[in-house]
Amino acid sequence: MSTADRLIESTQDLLWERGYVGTSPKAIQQRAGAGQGSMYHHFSGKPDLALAAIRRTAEQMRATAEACFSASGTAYDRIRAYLLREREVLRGCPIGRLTMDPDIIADPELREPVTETLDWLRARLAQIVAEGVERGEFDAGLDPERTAASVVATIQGGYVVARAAGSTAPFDAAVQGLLDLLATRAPRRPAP
Amino acid sequence: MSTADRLIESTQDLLWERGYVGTSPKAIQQRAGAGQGSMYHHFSGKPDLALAAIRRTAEQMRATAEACFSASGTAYDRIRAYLLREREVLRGCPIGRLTMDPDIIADPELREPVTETLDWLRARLAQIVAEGVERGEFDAGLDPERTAASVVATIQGGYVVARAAGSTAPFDAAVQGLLDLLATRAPRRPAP
DNA sequence: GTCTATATTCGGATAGAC
DNA sequence: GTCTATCCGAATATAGAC
Repeated sequence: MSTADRLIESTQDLLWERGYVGTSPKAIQQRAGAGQGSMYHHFSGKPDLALAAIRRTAEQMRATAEACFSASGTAYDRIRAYLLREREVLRGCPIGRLTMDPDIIADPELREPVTETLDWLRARLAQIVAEGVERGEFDAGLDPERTAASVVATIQGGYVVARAAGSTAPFDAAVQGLLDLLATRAPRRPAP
Repeated sequence: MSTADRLIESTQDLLWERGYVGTSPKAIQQRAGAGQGSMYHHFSGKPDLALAAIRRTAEQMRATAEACFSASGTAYDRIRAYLLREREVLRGCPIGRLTMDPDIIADPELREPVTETLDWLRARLAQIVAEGVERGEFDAGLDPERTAASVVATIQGGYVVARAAGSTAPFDAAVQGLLDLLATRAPRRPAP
């Protein structure tokens, strides 16, 4: 792997763990096994490197989610698969956490991939719910946009309560609570 | 207001806005209109002051929530009131955001009020759901713990998606989505 | 109780040699 | 491309005068 790649990967890790404000160029260099000069040769500075790292993380997150969304099964099944997919719950969401970083939110360029990713996620879920309603897999009364927003919020908030508790239990409970509620709105489809 | 109080209040604001890592003693002093010596006279350092601030914020948050919980109405009504209560959505949750602060999570003393507050919130909501089920205000099948976890996660995650979007809309949608789902499980109670 | 001076380390970067 | 030297201001305090 190239030095630039190692720098980006180290930055991804540190942003996930400590956020933007809590991540120093020196820490990045040490984790990547690269010197100062090397870092400033490949990137113009901390914001530039952070941007590359955030973009890469966003891309990976979309790919992981899309794998669940495009699987086979009913709308409910696919949403369920997404909610229950394996996660490193106690590390939190590498994109969602950036939302609490004032320097990220204040900088339009750094913020853009964060906004973009969570917007995409909601829209994609809304699309799946809408499909489900159309096919009779969900009750007609279920609002796609609202439901999608609830799914994303449950995940993001699940990370928060899990980290507060120091345990994945509250995350799992929140997800199960939502699935219980959603299941009620997913009638067994009558055989054709 | 005393100097110590102004220092605590300034710290509350800054922790909310910038987190622990992003908040410097100097910034606190300036906002409070106090000098270095003054701050170090009243508090042993940044962690000590932060602890006082976090405890105060936690106390205020519990009081605000309890006002909704102890109001009159059915269990659904009270949960609804809590979900819809006025919030400064784009500022996020002053307690929940600390969850992403590595230095807070790593320090048991600083972390304790955060854990405590969110644990209390979930337990209190579970109690309300359980009451509702008992009184027939909610379906018998509704799991109190899971449902409570979903409510807290929806709020916490709602803040995340709202900050990402730069708009309160996703927060409101997530809350409405959850309320839609919950309403289905709250049958109109037959007149006695 | 509050102020000013001083100290140490870190954050974030530039310059120039190799 | 990578390394070392150097720079300047901020972060987080301590010491001692008033």
